[in-house]
Amino acid sequence: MADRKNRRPSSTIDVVLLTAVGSQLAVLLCRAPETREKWVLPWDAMRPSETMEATAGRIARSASVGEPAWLEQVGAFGDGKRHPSESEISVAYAGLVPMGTPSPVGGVYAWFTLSDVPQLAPRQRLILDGAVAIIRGRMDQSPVAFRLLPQMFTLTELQQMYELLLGKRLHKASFRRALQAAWLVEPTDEWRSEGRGRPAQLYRYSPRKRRPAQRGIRLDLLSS
Amino acid sequence: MADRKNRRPSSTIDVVLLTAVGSQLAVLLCRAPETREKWVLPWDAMRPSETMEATAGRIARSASVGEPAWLEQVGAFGDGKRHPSESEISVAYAGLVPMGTPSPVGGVYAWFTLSDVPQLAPRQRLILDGAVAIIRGRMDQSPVAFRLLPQMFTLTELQQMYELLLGKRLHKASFRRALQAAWLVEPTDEWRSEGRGRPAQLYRYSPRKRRPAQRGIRLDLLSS
DNA sequence: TGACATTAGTCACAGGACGTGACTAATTCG
DNA sequence: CGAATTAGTCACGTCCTGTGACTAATGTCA
Repeated sequence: MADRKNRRPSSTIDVVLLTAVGSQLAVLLCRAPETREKWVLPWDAMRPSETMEATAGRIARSASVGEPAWLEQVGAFGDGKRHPSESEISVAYAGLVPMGTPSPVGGVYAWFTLSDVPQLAPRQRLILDGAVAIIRGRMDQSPVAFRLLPQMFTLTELQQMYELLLGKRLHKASFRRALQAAWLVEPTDEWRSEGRGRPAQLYRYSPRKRRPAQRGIRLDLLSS
Repeated sequence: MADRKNRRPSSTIDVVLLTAVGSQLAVLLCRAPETREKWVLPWDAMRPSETMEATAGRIARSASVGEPAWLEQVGAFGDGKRHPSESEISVAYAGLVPMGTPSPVGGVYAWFTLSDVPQLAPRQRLILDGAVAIIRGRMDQSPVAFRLLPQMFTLTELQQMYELLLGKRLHKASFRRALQAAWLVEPTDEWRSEGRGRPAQLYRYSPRKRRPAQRGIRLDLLSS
């Protein structure tokens, strides 16, 4: 967010960086540079001959720590809603950051759990909701949950991540059965003892070749 | 596509209008105004204080006949790929037009089945593929297929529409069973005799309240 | 040391969903 | 009238899913 002071850009790139904090999703916000009280989603204008994705990556790097583990476009927003930049269009990107990434220093950036997000500009509110919806929707098409976990994890941790992202509880046996059928993880030799109770085996993400497995349509899921 | 002659817009709205022609999806293309030989996706710049969706609607209306039955944003495209306008960003919309809508007069517009689409500018090729992917992906979340059919249709027609959109054959009994479970259609009193064979009952789209029906996750569908 | 609480991991059953082929029903054509 | 054609339904076997109960391995505390 460097060079947005004087010009009014025709379009901006806005980035929604998400991570897991406790048992909730959290988003990275940034203090608005003019009025130090408001919080905004990190954004900037594209630089000459910079692609949109590159701009999003640059914003993410300068805001958080390192490269986000996943980055996908949410869409273009505008349609009359107000935005800190007063630009006409904002192209939004959603990114995932592994849990445990330290909150960036300086007090300019901070993580907010989704239920504690302060008031944002209308367009940025839409962008945030859109980004969360995209992530939730990608869950069963793309191994999103693994991007939030460290390389090695217990199956209970993985299940909790799925529950966090889907917003509902899952049954342990069902979850593991589905996991096994999907050939997504492989066990390691290591075990972790987490306080009391039996130690848990550690797994790593390791997708295998899949059977085509073309099941029929699920009109089931039609809503309205 | 009126006012794009002299200025080089910073962003454009591109519209992918799809319909069913025979047993294939078809897209509406437009002759490039400068070189009368190339074909392009309909596009234009936004007008002052016009929203993106309104621009897409305007383009659709002027290109095709009437309002599209469905319109959804595909995303923002750019990232160095060439576009007829030389604009930096194109925001793409996908729209569905009921089958049987007559090809617009004048020879400026024409329907191309997906396998017959001529070469397009690189960015527009990406946009077209993205739009088709969006539609195919929305199939099991949104009653897209009904937007391509007339208000009344036979179940065989509906099944053929699903087969066209999904790109694979479906079994008659399975399809009807799923349809019944989804409470999406209701029978009318009318029947249609289509040449030889038993007449088919006509149905109309009429979604009912749904049981919550929260089924478990389908890790199944994970690909990579 | 031994019972208990706690967490990990597995099993097995019942009910539902799905793929499939065969069946009946109603019409046109010759 | 019978054959061909298309619509619509049924029933069976298989697989998938929700679920509760079970075993296993550890820490805690008397």
